[in-house]
Amino acid sequence: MSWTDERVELLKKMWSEGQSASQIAKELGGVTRNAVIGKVHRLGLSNRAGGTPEPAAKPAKPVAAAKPEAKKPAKAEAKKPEPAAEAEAAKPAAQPVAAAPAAPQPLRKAIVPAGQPLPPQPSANEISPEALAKVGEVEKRARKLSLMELTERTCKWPIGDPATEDFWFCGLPSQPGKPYCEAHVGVAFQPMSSRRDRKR
DNA sequence: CCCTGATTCGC
DNA sequence: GCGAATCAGG
Repeated sequence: MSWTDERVELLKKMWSEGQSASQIAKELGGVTRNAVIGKVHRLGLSNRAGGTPEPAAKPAKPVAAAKPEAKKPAKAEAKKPEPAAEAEAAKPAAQPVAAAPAAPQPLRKAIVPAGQPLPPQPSANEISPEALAKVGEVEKRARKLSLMELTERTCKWPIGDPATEDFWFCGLPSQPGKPYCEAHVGVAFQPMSSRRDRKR
């Protein structure tokens, strides 16, 4: 298989959509995820469009061992002087997100109000606001899969009201062994704290 | 173990 | 340019 214009375009599209390289490879067919990743790099779009800002630094791999042949020109990687005006402002999230917590897992009903920065109050521990924010974020880009479209590796977090048409599953890539994506795992599996008694 | 992207380097 | 092998991490 060669990188035809169409295939490259699909690659670009899926990549910018946040699809993983393996998913893209699977979709394209005839290529491995390595091929996809390689192509992505060659195309120069290693960074996905305004999606997942990865503040983590990547010093490449300074493997300082068993490398006698240093034929690496040590080319200085000049970072583009990006104006860096990323619209990563504050996240309103003040929307009635209350609909989200239709958790399949033992989840509390109350959500942490968006007023308290979570003070040292051990008792009222719900879900970390960060996790909630992440969920709210991720649900926007959820793949909205139907029940039958779910696979072993797609997030099975339900979104919306099952009694209405506004119901779908997250569908984002789930972590191996887990039923949900990263974001939803965070809210699904609580630190089991205030779960102590059921009373009655 | 499953996965992710990143990099290298022979082709 | 291509991508398998490898690396580095979750």
